[in-house]
Amino acid sequence: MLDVTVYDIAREAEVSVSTVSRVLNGTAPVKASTRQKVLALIEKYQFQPNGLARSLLKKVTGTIGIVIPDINNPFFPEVFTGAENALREKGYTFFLCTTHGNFEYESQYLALLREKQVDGILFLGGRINQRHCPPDLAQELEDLNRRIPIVLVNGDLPGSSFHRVFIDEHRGAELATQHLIDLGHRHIGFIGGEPEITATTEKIAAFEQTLAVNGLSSRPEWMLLGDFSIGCGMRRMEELLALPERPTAVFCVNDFVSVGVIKTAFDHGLRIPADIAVVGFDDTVLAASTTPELTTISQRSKELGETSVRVLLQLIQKRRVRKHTVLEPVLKIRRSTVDGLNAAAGQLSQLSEPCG
Amino acid sequence: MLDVTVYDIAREAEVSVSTVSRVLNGTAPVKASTRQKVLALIEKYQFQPNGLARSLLKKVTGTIGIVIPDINNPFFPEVFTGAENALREKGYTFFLCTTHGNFEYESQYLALLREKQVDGILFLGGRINQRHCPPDLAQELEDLNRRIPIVLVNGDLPGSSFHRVFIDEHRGAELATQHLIDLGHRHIGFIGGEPEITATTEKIAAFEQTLAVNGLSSRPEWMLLGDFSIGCGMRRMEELLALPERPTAVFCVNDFVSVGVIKTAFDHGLRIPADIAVVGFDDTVLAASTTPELTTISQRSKELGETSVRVLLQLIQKRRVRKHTVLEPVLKIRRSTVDGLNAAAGQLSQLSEPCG
DNA sequence: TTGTAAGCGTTATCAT
DNA sequence: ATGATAACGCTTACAA
Repeated sequence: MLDVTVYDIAREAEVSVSTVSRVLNGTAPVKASTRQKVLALIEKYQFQPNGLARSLLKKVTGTIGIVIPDINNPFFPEVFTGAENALREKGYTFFLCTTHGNFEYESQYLALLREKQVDGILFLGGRINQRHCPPDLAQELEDLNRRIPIVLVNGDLPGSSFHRVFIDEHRGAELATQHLIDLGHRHIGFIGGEPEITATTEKIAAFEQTLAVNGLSSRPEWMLLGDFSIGCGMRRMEELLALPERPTAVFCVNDFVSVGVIKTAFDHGLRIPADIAVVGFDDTVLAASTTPELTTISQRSKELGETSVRVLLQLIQKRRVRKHTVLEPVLKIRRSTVDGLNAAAGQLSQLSEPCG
Repeated sequence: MLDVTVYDIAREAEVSVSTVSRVLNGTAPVKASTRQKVLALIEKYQFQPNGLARSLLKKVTGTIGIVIPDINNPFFPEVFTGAENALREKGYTFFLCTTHGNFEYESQYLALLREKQVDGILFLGGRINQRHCPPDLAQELEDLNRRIPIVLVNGDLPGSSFHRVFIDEHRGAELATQHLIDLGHRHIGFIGGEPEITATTEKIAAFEQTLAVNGLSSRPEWMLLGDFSIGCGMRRMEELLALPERPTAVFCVNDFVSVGVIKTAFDHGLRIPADIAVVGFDDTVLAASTTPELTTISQRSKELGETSVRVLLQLIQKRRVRKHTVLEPVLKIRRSTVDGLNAAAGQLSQLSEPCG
């Protein structure tokens, strides 16, 4: 009752297994009457062909691995959503592997994904955002890519030839910085981000370059790195506020850090943006949760996921795809930089849907 | 080079495939010299056994399906994290299926998970939170449970005998309500939640019961349902504030709704908690992101994930497990209900880790 | 239109 | 300690 196979169906229908297989896959004409007989039995036993056996034969599993560093950062679930939306109707299914940026976990999961014979892999974070990725880890991924199609999302590996899909982070940081400058700010700080991660260094480079283009420059004591957490934003903001001279605006490495910055500013009785303006990065749901809402750079996370998985699909089907796909970031202006902005006029349309 | 099998290894090592299998699995003694020879070839070709073939034979895939309604609600990633942490070292891998509460997607994914021969399924949201689940959908899950171990997380199906792991939501809502009453509130509203979802009705029942126990009662015009989004919180709060009489506190169905409520209160120049106190539910990262931080009920999401997956593992190993595992919710008091609370004294220890 | 048999890449059961 | 060989459950030539 529990483990029905094509043989069981075939026997009871008094046909051969090939016939059962044919009605299952519509791969060749079957007499209507026998088809009915088989179909009835499939229904009766709720028969479902074993995907392992099929995949073993066809060398295709309809399965994709997604490797991400942190599922608790809302950015990644959004990317996942985009990926899933793009491939849902094709019947693909996803192994979600979260690595916490731990290289060991990454390697472990990559091996597991290979063993499970995934058709392709989307790789985010971890070693591909490292300023100096250990050569053996880069090599590991290269080797794997010779067997399984891999798309690097928002990352890169030096001297490699992976297919990549990414947001132009440099441009994003430029947009953020220029926005603050356009608002009249001349003294701007930078908060958050691990110094060995390219997501940090890219932004800093663009930040300083944009300042320079506008005849301004950064101040070392206002460059307060750390990590990508709320707690980091809080702590660094405390430090910033303790300085004899303060900037009038800060650009944060991501939305999480921005939340911490806003929180601490509030605790010190500062008004945002009047006393200090704040810009974030990612445009996650957190940006819509703060008071005031956060001006930030959208990474178009869902589109990023969709696009990445489409590229991967092309690769799986051995079609030609361009190596690099770049998405343009978008500046989302909200009330953490522009006072008196009409809430309804903000880019919060997502929040304006009817609710039951 | 790309598709090496045990046969290839065996041939080149001049041994039989069984010997290769033996060194692979350590399932029987092998002469040291031949083991070395085989190992060298495995290394040389970076051979990795095909999991499909192995699973086909062993009838175990080391794979678990997790069905959730919405990965963009931080609660679910937290549950996922707990599940993954508990099973990572055992080499399990997870199919993440997000259904958007769409019953069709649910059925589709359930079929796929069966086809992929997952060892077990964690089911959250959707049909198991329905006040009136369509019988055929309940039946579908029951049927599947006869073939694959399933654990219902934070949900139930009437007249069924699934294994379940859940938070005592009734108790949670009671804690929240009593907290407000203890603070002196006598006029309390309820905001958010779809009326056909048990996550809503359970809370409302506990809310009204707790009011009654304290000699209070709810007011129909202050019971403003809807859905579980920020936008809903915003809109319902607008409506509430437009009433001639307002409550002094509101209990929201979840953190998302709370965020909207706080946002709108702020826009109306109200101070929280002085003018209106707010309590949420879930204790997601959003609760730590609002200003002021949100008093909320912790569902102990990570533990929930861990526990669920442990129960599932017992089921997979055909061990006896108690049918129901209940977790006690925890009230997290923050500044959206208690003014002047020292931030450092709050339950935000998670934010206080050093940051590089 | 249908059946037979080989093969997918393993592991397990026998022998030897 | 090692080797043949039969499964596992399916699809697909090739025959009939």
